[in-house]
Amino acid sequence: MSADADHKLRGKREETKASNRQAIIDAARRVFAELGYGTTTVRDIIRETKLASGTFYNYFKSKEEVFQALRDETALRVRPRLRAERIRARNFEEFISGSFRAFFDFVKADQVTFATMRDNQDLQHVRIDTPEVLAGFDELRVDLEIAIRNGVMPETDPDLLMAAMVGVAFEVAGQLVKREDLTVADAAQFATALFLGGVQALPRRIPRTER
Amino acid sequence: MSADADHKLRGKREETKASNRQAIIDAARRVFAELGYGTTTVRDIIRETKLASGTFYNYFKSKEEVFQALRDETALRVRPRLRAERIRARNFEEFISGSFRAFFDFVKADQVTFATMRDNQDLQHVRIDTPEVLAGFDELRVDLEIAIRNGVMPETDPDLLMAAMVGVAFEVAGQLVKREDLTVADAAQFATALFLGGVQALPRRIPRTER
DNA sequence: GTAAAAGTTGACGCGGCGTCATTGATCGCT
DNA sequence: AGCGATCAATGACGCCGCGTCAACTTTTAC
Repeated sequence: MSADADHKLRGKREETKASNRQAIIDAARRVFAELGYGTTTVRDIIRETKLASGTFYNYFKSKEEVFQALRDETALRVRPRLRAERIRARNFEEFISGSFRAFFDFVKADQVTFATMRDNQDLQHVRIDTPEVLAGFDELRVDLEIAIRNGVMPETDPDLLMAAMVGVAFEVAGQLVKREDLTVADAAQFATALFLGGVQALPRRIPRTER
Repeated sequence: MSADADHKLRGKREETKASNRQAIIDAARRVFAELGYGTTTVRDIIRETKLASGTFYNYFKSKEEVFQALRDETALRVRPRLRAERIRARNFEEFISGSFRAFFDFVKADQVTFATMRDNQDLQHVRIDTPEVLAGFDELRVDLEIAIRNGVMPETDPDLLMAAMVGVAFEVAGQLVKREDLTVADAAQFATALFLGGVQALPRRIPRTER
């Protein structure tokens, strides 16, 4: 079985290390969802595992760090989808609509996590910049730069474009979670129309339209 | 003098209550800036005032609550400017450009506060929804609804419009703080062009243009 | 098989938290 | 002005979570 394979390949040490780490992360996800981030203590998390309190600190410095790990995990799940969507795109419209669509799909599916985090008033964090999240932003920026270089969009500051797209994506996603009557399709359509129209209106040095 | 007037009007009790509250908030602002939000303790804050530790809890339940108060204070400073800008606007373009411009001006001026908050890695919060901030969003939504009713912008979901505008505003503001080479004017111009162009592209039931 | 290396364990000391009985100040009334 | 009543300020105290570390267990390397 796979566990044996792992055992052979990595040795018992590394194997239990990985599984302990994952156990802590999983416990943290459950406990955060139940107690809320603010009220949760490191002890609450470790109590949900078979490990001792001291062991926690072999893996994470603090509960903040587990939280980061949780988010990095999430980011790592979304990023490939977004990249795939953007690579598949055959024109700029598909690039934009595909991105929004994929992101909103993900948020809607992960709504539970998203919502339990949002619900807690005590907690302070909405959209922190963990390394993985930042890397995701960076990917987007690079892809936008490529699009600009290919002339499919006006030659504008890619950082600003990225920022704007991220801002719209996150805020509209917030609405998606909050409101009952808003579908993923509607949200994606709105964001796409807004952004596409906006980009067209930006001053473009190379006034060339594709399609 | 004004203190005497206050005294006469409100009585000594209420007066010292107000001044104590303010003293705590001011101390908190300084201490957060110096130590960072995460590391700061309630004791650190109260130590910077002439008050005793117990007194803190007569005014705030926790350090989170002081932080909220700080942000509410900030929101209360920005909101009037934004409203004024929007009311003065004689057409939709002015509505949008005035809003972005005023907001970015403010952020740039308050950059120090903004930056010290951002710098702290331990801290978890960027853009929390305190009551005052939410009220500000609400004001924007209402103004957008009015604009729609007046036919100066397409009949679209005002919540989504608000969300998009807020998203762009905050993210671009982030760039403004981060980057040296980006001026308020440039940022405002970018955001305005993008948003205006985007709005034009949205499906409009009443296809009527002003100006 | 054995010794070294790596990892786990939970008891412990430290420090911040929030409370509360006490003290001091202000207010309302005569 | 004087006097009780009301209300806020004070800081010592008990509690609890944090992070550490010496003792112990398991894995690895030879």
